[in-house]
Amino acid sequence: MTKTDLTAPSSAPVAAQPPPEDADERILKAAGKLFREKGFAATTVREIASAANMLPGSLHYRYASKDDVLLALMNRAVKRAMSAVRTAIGDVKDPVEKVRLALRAHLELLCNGDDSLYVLLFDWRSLPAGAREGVERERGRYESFWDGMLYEAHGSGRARPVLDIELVRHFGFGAINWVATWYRPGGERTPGQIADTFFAYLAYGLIHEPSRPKDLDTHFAAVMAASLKGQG
Amino acid sequence: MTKTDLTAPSSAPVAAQPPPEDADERILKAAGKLFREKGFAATTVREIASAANMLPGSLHYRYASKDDVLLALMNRAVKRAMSAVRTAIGDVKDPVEKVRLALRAHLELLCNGDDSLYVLLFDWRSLPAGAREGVERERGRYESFWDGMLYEAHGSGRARPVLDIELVRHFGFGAINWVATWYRPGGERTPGQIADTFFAYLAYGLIHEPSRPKDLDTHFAAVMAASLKGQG
DNA sequence: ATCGGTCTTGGTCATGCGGCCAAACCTGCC
DNA sequence: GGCAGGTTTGGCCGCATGACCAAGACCGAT
Repeated sequence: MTKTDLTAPSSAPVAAQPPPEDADERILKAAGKLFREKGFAATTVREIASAANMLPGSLHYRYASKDDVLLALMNRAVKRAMSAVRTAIGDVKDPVEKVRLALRAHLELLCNGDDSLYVLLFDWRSLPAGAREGVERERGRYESFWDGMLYEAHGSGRARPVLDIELVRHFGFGAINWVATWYRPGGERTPGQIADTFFAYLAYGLIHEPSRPKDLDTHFAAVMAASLKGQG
Repeated sequence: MTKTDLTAPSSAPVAAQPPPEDADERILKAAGKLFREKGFAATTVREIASAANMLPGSLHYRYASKDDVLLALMNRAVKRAMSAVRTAIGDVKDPVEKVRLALRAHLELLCNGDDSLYVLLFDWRSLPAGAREGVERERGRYESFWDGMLYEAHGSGRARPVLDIELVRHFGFGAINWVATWYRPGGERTPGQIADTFFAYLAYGLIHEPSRPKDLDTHFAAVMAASLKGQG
């Protein structure tokens, strides 16, 4: 497979003509794809190297261990997610609209972007215990960033008065992140459309207005009271 | 570790006094726990055997391969989920209430029950290609069962007229299943409370009534139209 | 008391893994 | 045009893995 590549650029003799710093990128991209498809533990260093078009030794030169590759990939995922969301909301002021745009950006990155975000979310267990703390901190910052947006939206007065922001974040993240388990590119819905639909579900609910209890604020307060501390 | 077990029952010489059919159960239980904690590929047959209090050879007697253990575990997960939900709804007639109870049952099994459901949901990639079809069929039946409940609830007239049932299921499953990634037993919310809160979010939405657009049915129809076929 | 079949034991085997390295290589700088 | 470093090469090593099995222990039936 490595030697029979007839589509290689003309008479390339042996090695080292692709751009130098691109090698790291190739490794992470290949690793992301493989980790996503088969999981971290089921992927071998040789496979990553081969997919990145290099020999195992070369990979070892950049990353001392397989764990290091995963670590770098996850850190990159947080960085990209954060920056994608920041870019998406731009200078929009409406705090509810910001949440919608952020949701779109997150889902689009997860579905169309590279695989690092998927690996961050779904291969969490593979991270060696020692490295977990660092990634956890970065991931925590991303989640706090979301909490900030949600607090803002909540503070705007347009959300229900009684809400548990952390639970809301978990709820939304779950719905959105789970898309990665069933979404297939080329389906009849784009990630942006899925995100908008989910946002509408989240914002307005699935029960038809005529069929709702009269005082939903009271209803929510009751449910939330049962949900906080104490088993009722 | 195997030989220094001083707490063994008195003078037990070598083998074979635990109940006979319990061995399978011990294997699946141990495997579920380990697969959940470390993932399928990162778990060794020896670890499973040791956790099930037997030697690797004994495990091999019951299951020809590690894949077989995973397969049995996953099939059991679908069976248990289906039966847990069926039991939970009992003979309740209200189709919306049925969904709430089903949600509770699913989440309680995922959080408090054995680990097989978690493995089914999160270690999907580890299933060998050959065995995938069978599990997929069973899992599909569970999902169809949910779709049936959702259709019923939708047909009752209490849900919004324009909804994509499959998308709704994905949405709810995502929110609920994701709980398994952050829930820790002994926290301040029980699975049942989380499920009820999530159901309230889902049913009634997070935006406060006074701040909603006037005609939400039209709003939803527009979002859904954009979400089905065509990129708009 | 003995027997037959079910189940467990404790170890072996080939395979493929992650980690590693010394030598060759290429490229830009003096 | 030669030199110094960063980079790649291709293969090696010790080890843990999944799969497997022959021998024996146990138990209920006779």
